Amino acid sequence: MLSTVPETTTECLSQRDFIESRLAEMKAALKDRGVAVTRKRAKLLEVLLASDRHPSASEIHEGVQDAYPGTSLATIYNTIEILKETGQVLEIEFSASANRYDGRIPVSHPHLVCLECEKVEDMDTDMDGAARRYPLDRVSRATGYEIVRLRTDYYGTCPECLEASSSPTGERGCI
Amino acid sequence: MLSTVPETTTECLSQRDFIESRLAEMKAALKDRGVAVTRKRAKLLEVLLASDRHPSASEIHEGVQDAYPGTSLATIYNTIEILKETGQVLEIEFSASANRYDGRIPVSHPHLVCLECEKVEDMDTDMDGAARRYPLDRVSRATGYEIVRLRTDYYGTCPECLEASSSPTGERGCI
DNA sequence: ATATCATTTAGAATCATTCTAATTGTTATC
DNA sequence: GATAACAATTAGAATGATTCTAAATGATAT
Repeated sequence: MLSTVPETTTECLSQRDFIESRLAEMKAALKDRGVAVTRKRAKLLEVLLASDRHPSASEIHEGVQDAYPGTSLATIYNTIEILKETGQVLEIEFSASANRYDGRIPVSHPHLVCLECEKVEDMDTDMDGAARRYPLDRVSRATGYEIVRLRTDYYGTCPECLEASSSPTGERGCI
Repeated sequence: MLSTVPETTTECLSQRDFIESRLAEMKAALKDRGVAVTRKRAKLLEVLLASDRHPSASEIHEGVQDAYPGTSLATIYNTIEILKETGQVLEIEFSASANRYDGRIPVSHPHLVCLECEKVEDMDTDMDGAARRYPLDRVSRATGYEIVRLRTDYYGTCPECLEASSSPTGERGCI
């Protein structure tokens, strides 16, 4: 939905550049924080940035395991915690299922959440007026709160799941 | 923040009327659904509507226990589930703490969430442009999703907690 | 080599929520 | 009033994501 990259040259190349720059930023943030960028942590960052699927901790865990079998889930959670504290990842909380993580755009932005297949997509920010019209500092002034984050998520059924549920076979169109 | 009531005559009276009408609506919804409005369930509805605190399941449980000691938490969760299914309560999900419930306004509306004291307040809807500018059906058309719900929550520190943390004693201003 | 300190680990603990199977309560019918 | 039928409620177990703990491992500097 949202092209996470400024549309300059070819989509594919700039997308790659974007991921590279995020990777560098995240590593720098870890170093600034005084923690080492170990091979496992580097791999974690790659897995986190590899897709726009907003992976869960255990999905990230699986990805890191591919390269480093025997990696503990605790390591994943530990590192995610550091990334959260340094503002390098956005945590999208769910109570009924696992939290999801956005390392590409670690600041508040709207999502589309499919309640059928649990897909989480970035929503085109042009679609969402809330952030621009009511920036955090404006809400802060109006309410007396010190606002640090805004959650804007639309919940429903994605086109693929709608299609699947309307088809006679009843197959699922997405994972 | 948000006066949950159309400002007509005196605040206090119309507030009461509002709660009464919500209570009637919720009871009617249960009956329509074919489930009995037992004394415990009626008490649950009262507790849910009694404050604008957006109580958690266990807070509701405590309230019901006051009238009916020995009430099981399972009963609370069972009834909340029915209320959710009938659209009579809005569930605000948190992964790090208990979910919170809004029986007064059971449709999508913005909240202010204090990360210090875990207060959840309704936000004046005039403040939030998202719902009006991007109503669910407009997002549905633009994305192909069938959108049923929008979550718009601002996270930060409430004025009371800000005050408390800036004071030399370091006392907490809210629960 | 060794001391030091961060990283990683397995597994236990936590906690909200859901599930299960048994019990209790209510109502209608005889 | 007894009883059948069915809904409501219960205690406690199960679940599952996350966090904690204490020990083991790894890296670095002396």
